[in-house]
Amino acid sequence: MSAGEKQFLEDYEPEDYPSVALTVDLVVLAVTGDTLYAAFVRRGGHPFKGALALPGGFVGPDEDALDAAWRELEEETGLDLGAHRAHVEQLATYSAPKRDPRMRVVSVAHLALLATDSRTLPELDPGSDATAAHWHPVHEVLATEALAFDHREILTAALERLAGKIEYTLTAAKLLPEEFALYQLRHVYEAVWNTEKLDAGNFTRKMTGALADTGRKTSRSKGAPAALFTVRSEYLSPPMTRPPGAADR
Amino acid sequence: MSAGEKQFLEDYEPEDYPSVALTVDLVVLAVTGDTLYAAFVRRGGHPFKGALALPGGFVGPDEDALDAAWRELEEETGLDLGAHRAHVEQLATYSAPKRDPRMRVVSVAHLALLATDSRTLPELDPGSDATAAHWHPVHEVLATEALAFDHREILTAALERLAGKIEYTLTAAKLLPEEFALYQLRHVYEAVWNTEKLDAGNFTRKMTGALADTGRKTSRSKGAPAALFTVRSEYLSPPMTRPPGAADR
DNA sequence: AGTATTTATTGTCAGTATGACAATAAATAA
DNA sequence: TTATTTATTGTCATACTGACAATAAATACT
Repeated sequence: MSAGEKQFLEDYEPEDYPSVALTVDLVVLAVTGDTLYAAFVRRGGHPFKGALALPGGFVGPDEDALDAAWRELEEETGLDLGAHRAHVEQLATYSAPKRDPRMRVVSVAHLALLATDSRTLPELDPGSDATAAHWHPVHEVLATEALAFDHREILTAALERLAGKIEYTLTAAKLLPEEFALYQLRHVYEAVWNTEKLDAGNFTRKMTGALADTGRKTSRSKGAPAALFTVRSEYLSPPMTRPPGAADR
Repeated sequence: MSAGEKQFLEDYEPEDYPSVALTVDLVVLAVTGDTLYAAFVRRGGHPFKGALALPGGFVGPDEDALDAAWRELEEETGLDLGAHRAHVEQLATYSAPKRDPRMRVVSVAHLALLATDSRTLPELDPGSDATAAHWHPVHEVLATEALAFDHREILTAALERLAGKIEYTLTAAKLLPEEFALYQLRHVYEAVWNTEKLDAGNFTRKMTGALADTGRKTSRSKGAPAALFTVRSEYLSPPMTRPPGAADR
């Protein structure tokens, strides 16, 4: 560090600039069958007492937003994110001055996708405090519930992002086990798009190019067995995703 | 407001939570001919003295990030953004704890597209202070210059976002006048993608569906005159964009 | 056991989009 | 007048799409 640079740092007065509290909000999604669920917290205190809210929390002094999102995800869900494969990405930042009536809070919203066997939802930490998160069907919540703060806006933005992204990437596979059958992947699409049944034949044709057949088969209760596939690595949307632990500390 | 809610607000202690300074950084783009330019500020002080940096500034207490981005764009460029059509959208938020060595600064990066006649760049405010912004060819800068802070990361993210977005929207038209010829639009694509000449015939065929022929023609110095088109409103990427002034105050 | 049922996968086919390239048309420059 | 530049339209083989039928492989029911 040069002398001039050192001088500069000493002259710098952080108090001169407006400061805000920085938080992360999480849209945590998982699929069972063909319904899409999100994790919500029922607010116990004001403001928006009794309303559903997205889980979230403050960003620590030595974290960036993505680290904080991973940490909050672990805390709120009580999951071992090494075992439960997860995908976390930044969505957008919400900074309206009055979005939280108590103080200036800027929130970096994140999208988190949890892998399931498509039959049971990941268990959310039961031993947590009153602000424990619970699964709710997303499209039902959007149709019936009032959400706290600007969380409806965040949630719809998250759904649009995901709906768009699965059109040109295999991000949908992040909601399934490592190996999965085509009908499972198809159900994920139907869940996210909240749509009618997609044509199974055409779906198969379009997907198989990006998938690798493992040779193994599923045995469903009825019908022919389905082949188990894996996503060919070159088709996973971001070539590399930062692992949960790896911070910059 | 209920009694309980009022009690809560009084008990709330903003000082209990870590606070950060919030800024916006702008990737301001414009096209002439078939080269893409961005506005940069040459840093006069430490850190990163002498390096190119993106224009930006602090978010005021009564602004959200998008308002601040519009304001900074007006200040740094000295442009009347009513006349010069402009498009501003949020890109992503950069929050690494040490991204600014002086203090904790979290920056919401924005992408700004300025309309040109595709021959001359918008003039950047000459009567401004030492931190006046200047146009530099983007791909050249990326190949040769070192950028301050994490601004290289921001810039490449901005370019990727734009390159992807013009594949499925007519956002490229935001870099051109209200009425434009197909060769102008084609040059914008070539500039953004930094690529060889695109086939004019195929380009015409693909675009005309989303464009409206005004009936008027351009007169270039050589060659046949080109028809002037307008973007059909239903194809402009976001159905509504927030106008510069409209804040929530 | 044998038949119906469910489901995965492959096949068919018409409509449409794509990229490469040629042909035509309309202007200016020499 | 002719050459040149550029916009636009045409051609064509290939590929993808969506709708729908046909086949194959398993289980459920009687």
